[in-house]
Amino acid sequence: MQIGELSRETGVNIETIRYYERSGVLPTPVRQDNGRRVYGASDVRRLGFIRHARNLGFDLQSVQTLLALQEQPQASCADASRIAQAQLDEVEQRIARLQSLQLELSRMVAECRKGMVAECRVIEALDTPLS
Amino acid sequence: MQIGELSRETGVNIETIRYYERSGVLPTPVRQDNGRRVYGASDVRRLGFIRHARNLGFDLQSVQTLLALQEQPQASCADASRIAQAQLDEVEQRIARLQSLQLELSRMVAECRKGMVAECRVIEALDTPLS
DNA sequence: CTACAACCTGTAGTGACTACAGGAGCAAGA
DNA sequence: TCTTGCTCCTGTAGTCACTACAGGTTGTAG
Repeated sequence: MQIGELSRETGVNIETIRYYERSGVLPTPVRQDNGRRVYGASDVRRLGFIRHARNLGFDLQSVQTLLALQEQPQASCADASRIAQAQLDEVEQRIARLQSLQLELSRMVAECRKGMVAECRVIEALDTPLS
Repeated sequence: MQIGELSRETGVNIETIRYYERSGVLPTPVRQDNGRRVYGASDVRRLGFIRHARNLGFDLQSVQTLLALQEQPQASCADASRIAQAQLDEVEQRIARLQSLQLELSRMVAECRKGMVAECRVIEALDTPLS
């Protein structure tokens, strides 16, 4: 399969696929005689993995670490778990902060609806540290 | 207060403060005779707000919108309400996305803890995208 | 033969920083 | 007074993870 089909199959931009190759997170593919890249099923899987990991907020460095772990199945899962846990901690922090902002914004909207001049406390909502 | 103190007070890099000024999210400050920037308490608050909003994943454009909301004179309450509602929608979407992410990450970590090394599911979890 | 899609390389732009070069101001100590 | 060292200044360039585009080649359908 050529790069266009891989792109359609995975939903990853062609330019992005070439970028992933350049930055080493995708292996350099075999080329046809005309120089075009040839991909297989394993590339679809790998690229799907990368896309999903990126959506979860892993940077390409972490993705590469996870892929390396995958290729060494006997290696400990502690590394992968540690990376995931770090992401999880950050995600939970973000959720908490967003919920306090959500509260403040909905309060403002509600006050505005009532025709009152809301004294805006958006800044305070974000300024006061969590918990 | 000079830029260094503002930086220490808010935890925002000096270079980043100047960048915020360049990109219009911080007002151009008064200068001393020697050309150095002078800041006050309002800048500390504003910069703290920017930092938190950025941590929440708002881009500088949205931060500027939120700040405009804050500075909105009582006049256009309907307008302010509309902006606040739009931000609220975005915040709620963001929370939902983060929560599904949180679920998956915590499942990954939990399975990794329970399972044996050979059966680590972290990578498999990333391989199968969310429905 | 022509049109056009799909591919190629290489470079440059984006957003939000971050680092660094090269210079100036200023306060304290020798 | 001179020097050291810190903070500040401007301006440019680098980073990450793309994304866009220019300018060229290849393949295929009409």
